[in-house]
Amino acid sequence: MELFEERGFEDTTVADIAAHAGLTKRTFFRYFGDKREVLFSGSEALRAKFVAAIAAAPADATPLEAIAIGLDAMADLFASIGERPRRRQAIIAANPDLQERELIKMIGFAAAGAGALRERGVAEPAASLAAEAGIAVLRIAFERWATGPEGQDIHELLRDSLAELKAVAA
Amino acid sequence: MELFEERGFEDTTVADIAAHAGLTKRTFFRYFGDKREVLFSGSEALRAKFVAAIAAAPADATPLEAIAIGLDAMADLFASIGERPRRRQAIIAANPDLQERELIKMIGFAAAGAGALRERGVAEPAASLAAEAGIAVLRIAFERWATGPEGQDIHELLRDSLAELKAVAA
DNA sequence: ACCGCGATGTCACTATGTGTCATCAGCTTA
DNA sequence: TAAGCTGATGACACATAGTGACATCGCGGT
Repeated sequence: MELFEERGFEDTTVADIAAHAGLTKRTFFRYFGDKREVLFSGSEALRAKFVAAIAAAPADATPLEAIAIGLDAMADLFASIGERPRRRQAIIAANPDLQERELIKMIGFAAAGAGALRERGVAEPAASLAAEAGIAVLRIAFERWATGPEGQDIHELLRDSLAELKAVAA
Repeated sequence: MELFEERGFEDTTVADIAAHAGLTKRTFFRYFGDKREVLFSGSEALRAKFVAAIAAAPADATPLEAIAIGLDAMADLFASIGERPRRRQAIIAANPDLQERELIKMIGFAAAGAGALRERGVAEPAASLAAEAGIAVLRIAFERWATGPEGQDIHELLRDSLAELKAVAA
């Protein structure tokens, strides 16, 4: 992240990163499948949190309510790691390749969420739609959080976005 | 598409494609920004259709109704070009890089749709949420259409997906 | 015959990503 | 202690994507 912030993602080569860490290009690629991955290795934990929270939602929660609970759990994780997400987001915002990767991540979340809903007995395509709509809510809330004034409560943004979605779909 | 179907996307080099067309690698990259783009050059027309249909929707249509009208317009274009989309879809399904590109395209559609809604006076974040939810509907309907039995009516799949979204969000 | 211009080719180059083999450090076991 | 094993790393070669710079060609206009 230091190098990316200093020179930008494109102008930082993998060899640079590796050297900075006292390693070799080859070793870098043994840990990260590609250059972008170095910024996304934590997303597995997020997904796990998401899925676990959905699974643990009250039995009488509707699909969208379960997703909302999952989103809140993810937001907790965001908030707990302080400034990192905002720095990371700024780097991603400056590079199309990283934005692509970010989308992949989001869709991965949606797929995982849909799976978790199916575990709860939600049928397709309701499970996928609830999950994808939920991820849309997350994307919009997170974007506002990352680009807006500091100190905003991401849970509140999530609640607002979700309410807006319901209003729009009604 | 011939080469991709024959050997797969990864194992077809740009030089192969160019030679097949009687051209040079360099010339290929003058027409397409990257290798994937050769499968996505038509999406600009789709987006234009989408946006135009939203703009032309009745003035009293709700945001989601306007989006639905736009999706139907896109579906018309799909249906009108016969088997191409299904072949294309099979190629994309076999390659992660192309799936990424497909997601970018979809998000681009969502952004364009949100813009068209704003033109109609819809405020944020309602515009973005309606558009993203609509694109989720499209993704699910299209996936069913592309992988399901031949001859299904994509408009009907779209209607069903949309109804499901409304039910889920209610 | 000449000019200008757009499209293409040629060449050189950088960076990503991968396969293969060598090396090294630490651990186990005789 | 020495030998051997193992996992992590380095060294090297290589294929391919993508780009910049310049040469060339064909063609319509003058």
